[in-house]
Amino acid sequence: MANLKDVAKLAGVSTATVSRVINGSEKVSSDTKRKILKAIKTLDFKPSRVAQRLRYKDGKRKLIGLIVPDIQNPFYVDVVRGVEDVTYANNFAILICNFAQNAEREKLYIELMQIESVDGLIVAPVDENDPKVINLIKSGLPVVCIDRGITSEPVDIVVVDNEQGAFNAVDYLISKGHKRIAHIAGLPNIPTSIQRLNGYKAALKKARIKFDENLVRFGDSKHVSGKNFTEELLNIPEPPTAFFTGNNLITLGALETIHSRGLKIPEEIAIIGFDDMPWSISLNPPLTAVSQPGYDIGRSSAEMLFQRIYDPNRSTVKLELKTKLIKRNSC
Amino acid sequence: MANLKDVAKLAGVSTATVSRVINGSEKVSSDTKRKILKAIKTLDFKPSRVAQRLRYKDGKRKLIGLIVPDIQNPFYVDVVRGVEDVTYANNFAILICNFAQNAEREKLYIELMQIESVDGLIVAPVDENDPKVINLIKSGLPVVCIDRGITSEPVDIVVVDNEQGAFNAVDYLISKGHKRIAHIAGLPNIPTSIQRLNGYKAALKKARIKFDENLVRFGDSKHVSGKNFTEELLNIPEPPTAFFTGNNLITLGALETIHSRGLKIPEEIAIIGFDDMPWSISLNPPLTAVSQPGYDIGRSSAEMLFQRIYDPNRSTVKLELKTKLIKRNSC
DNA sequence: AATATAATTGTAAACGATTACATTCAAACT
DNA sequence: AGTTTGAATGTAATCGTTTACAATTATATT
Repeated sequence: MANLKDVAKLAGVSTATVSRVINGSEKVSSDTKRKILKAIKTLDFKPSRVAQRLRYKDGKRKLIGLIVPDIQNPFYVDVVRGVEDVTYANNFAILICNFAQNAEREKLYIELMQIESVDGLIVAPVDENDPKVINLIKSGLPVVCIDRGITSEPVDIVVVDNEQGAFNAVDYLISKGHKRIAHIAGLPNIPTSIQRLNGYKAALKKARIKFDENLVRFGDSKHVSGKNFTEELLNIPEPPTAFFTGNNLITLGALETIHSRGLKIPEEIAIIGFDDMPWSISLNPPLTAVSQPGYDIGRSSAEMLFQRIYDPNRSTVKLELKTKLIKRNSC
Repeated sequence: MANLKDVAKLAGVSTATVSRVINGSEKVSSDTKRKILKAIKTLDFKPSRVAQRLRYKDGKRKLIGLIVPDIQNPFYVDVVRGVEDVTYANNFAILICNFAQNAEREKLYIELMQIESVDGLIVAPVDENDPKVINLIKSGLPVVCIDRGITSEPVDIVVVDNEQGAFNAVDYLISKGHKRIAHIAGLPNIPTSIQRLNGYKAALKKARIKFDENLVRFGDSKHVSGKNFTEELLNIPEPPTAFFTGNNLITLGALETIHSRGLKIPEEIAIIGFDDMPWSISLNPPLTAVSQPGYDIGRSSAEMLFQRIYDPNRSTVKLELKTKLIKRNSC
């Protein structure tokens, strides 16, 4: 690829002048400008982002990072898409890293972000005192957390109202006459699981249904735990008539067990899942689900990040987005 | 972040010496080595990838690009994961770009790859004479194409045997006694659609079933065309008893129509989809599907790319992976 | 016409690493 | 002791940009 020097030579000027017309900044006579533009076109010159990044300071390197826990989860795909659209509009590139719930990888990826000199980072931390993320924030790098925050440091954060979302789901099940409602939660050490559990409890309390801990299981947010715990719960004496599942993979696992037992939904068993999916409507029956605004989370967090990049001293904000209960036919 | 100079100063040596111990290359006395390592640790120094990338030539910049047509399609997510694992093992970073089937975006992303100085690129071209991709290959950048190749240029390529996959699916339907089998294909101008159609035709031919073009529709690989064409096909005189759908989104659309009509699968209507999905087993009934090895495509293409990076003159290869018919209960 | 001012352009030093080449210095040889 | 050798280290150019500052040229002012 042609570089600045080539262009300068062809146009018969210095590299400084070429740089000036590229950046449209200073005054260049229209005559030389024309010559230079022509040379740029002839050589198909495009300035190297790498060289620019080395030279530029914070906020002008045109690169942000995005670290997600699980790219196979369609929720995070939506997040990625939201971030992508904003980033694209700002003419930045994104370094996307998927640590696949692996803490070691997350650590390496965070280091990667630093050595790649990103202008800022959007991250869903492994937990609320993720030391790597804390260091990053302390180092002054603009950071936006999604899904969960960092307790010890002030940081911009975008979350959803998990408790409200769970409350609405369970409340709806109760309104349909269910009294024994099982809940398969995600990992107990991540805040979203707890918040959803709290919403579940709150809805029961409102309806004066006694909380029964036999109806609750903590899974690992994977398909297999949905499958197995559903099996388990259907086998207890006085089994539940409805399930509230804590994330989309758990929901799929639960459905698998329900179908394999030949139980009719919603007649024999009802189910509402946390997380809507693009194909929820294609399930049989179409699934009633708590929809998290993944795309909006991505978009908002990216917008927030750019605001912080351009104004590093603004005070930190927390944005809480609402979930939406998509009523279909599974309860 | 601390830089080489800081380390050199703290250790009381020149930057060259520090660089030497980082790269483990030349002889450095064990005494100074110790001093330097200590300084590196004290300052938590990590060499800037950006500076290294500027200095290094092809193949040592530790960055590859990956351009996918649609990150919302779980097939490409699998590809991403495969690429990611290989890339991670090689201590490279990936620049992932999702052009969302938008040719303008694809063009800009390809430019981005160049100005970011990637060592190589994995791309699913929009079509077989994608001029941007052709230019890239001509420029000498290591490129691996997935899903579809480039006709005019020799290039490494990883594809699946679409024709065989389609053949097996339709052959299986025929073995179940179906004679009127509909096919909803993807966009007619992309090679994979044609290959799958050919497989469909070949299976009919083998069974001496006359090809009936009334049973074939070309969609746009989206949910809605699956939905509408299924509706349409179920309304023709002598409607099909089975569907072979050309990709996962079309399959979901088809299922939606089938369920909304209350038709029993597989008793009243059978269906096999091209592309398996992680949740296919959770569908009701669990879906019989042609599984493309997305993860393997990603892994193989990344391995192929690294081989080309390390040996740019090797002759180009084409790797054709086989699909697998996952028999479940939808036919 | 001589000078002040402004507009244009160029020079060279950054950014943070790597590395060819030069230098230093001690050990080994004659 | 003087020379050769080789190991350890340093100097400075380089990668491709941007930009403070200097230098040049053109224009305006008296």
